[in-house]
Amino acid sequence: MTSQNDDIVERAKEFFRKEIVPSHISNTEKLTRLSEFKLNPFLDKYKASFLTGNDDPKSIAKALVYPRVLGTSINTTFGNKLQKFCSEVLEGFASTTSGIDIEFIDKVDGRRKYCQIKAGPNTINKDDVETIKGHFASVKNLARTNNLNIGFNDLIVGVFYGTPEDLSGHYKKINQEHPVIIGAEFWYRLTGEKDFYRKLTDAIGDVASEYDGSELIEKVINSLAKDIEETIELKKLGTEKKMAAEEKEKYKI
DNA sequence: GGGCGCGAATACCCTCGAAT
DNA sequence: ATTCGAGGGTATTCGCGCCC
Repeated sequence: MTSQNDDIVERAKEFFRKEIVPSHISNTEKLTRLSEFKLNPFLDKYKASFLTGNDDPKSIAKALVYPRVLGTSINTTFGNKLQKFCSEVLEGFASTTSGIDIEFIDKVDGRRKYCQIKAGPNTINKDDVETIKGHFASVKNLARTNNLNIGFNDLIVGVFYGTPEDLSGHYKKINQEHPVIIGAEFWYRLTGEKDFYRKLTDAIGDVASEYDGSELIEKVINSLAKDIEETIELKKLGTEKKMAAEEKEKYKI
């Protein structure tokens, strides 16, 4: 059992290297053109100036790239990959039921759990509550059709990190009908090992030191800055010239 | 038919101001 | 002081038109 859990830790590290980091890198590499961003002309220069003290193209580029690369991009990727993580690293627990990410035998109460996975305690909004409940509802219907006995307490939401106190109100809403199991407790029920959560987060923390993206980010920012500069130039030209120039741009790439 | 490009749809994630 | 919902943003998948 324990060796099986150690195996999970190893495969989690491998998963991080092979899945998460490459996605993150390729999503970062894409950011060399202004067209990759949704701009807010009210704020773009302000952000640049707030960050560096000036609003030159490179500052604007930094103000666009940093929050994307270190915020939304990696967070979304991590969340998306959780699904795959569940079927590859938590091999043997993958669910075939639509809307359910994993199935597992709860090591605490011994019952089979049908579980939707979320990354953290703040990752859903009001609309998501309905979506999640909807998924559970269809599972229940399907179960009835197939004469399976699934109780509300066996349809759960598993949250990878955080503590019960951290859970947002939206999760608490779900918790009124379906258990929301979070962090250490979740991993304990999944693996039967009290300390598994810490072991896993430590392990991933170790992997982190293998990566240094500073060069890549610098490169991306420089080419984005160039694109911003060209865009500013184009703006100065008349509309007709601009159109012609843009046409030319297409082929330059 | 098979591969490519692209937009729509879907699923994810997070923070902040308003309401209480 | 806390709770709650709206707002804001990204990644991946899928289907469709198009070209080879």
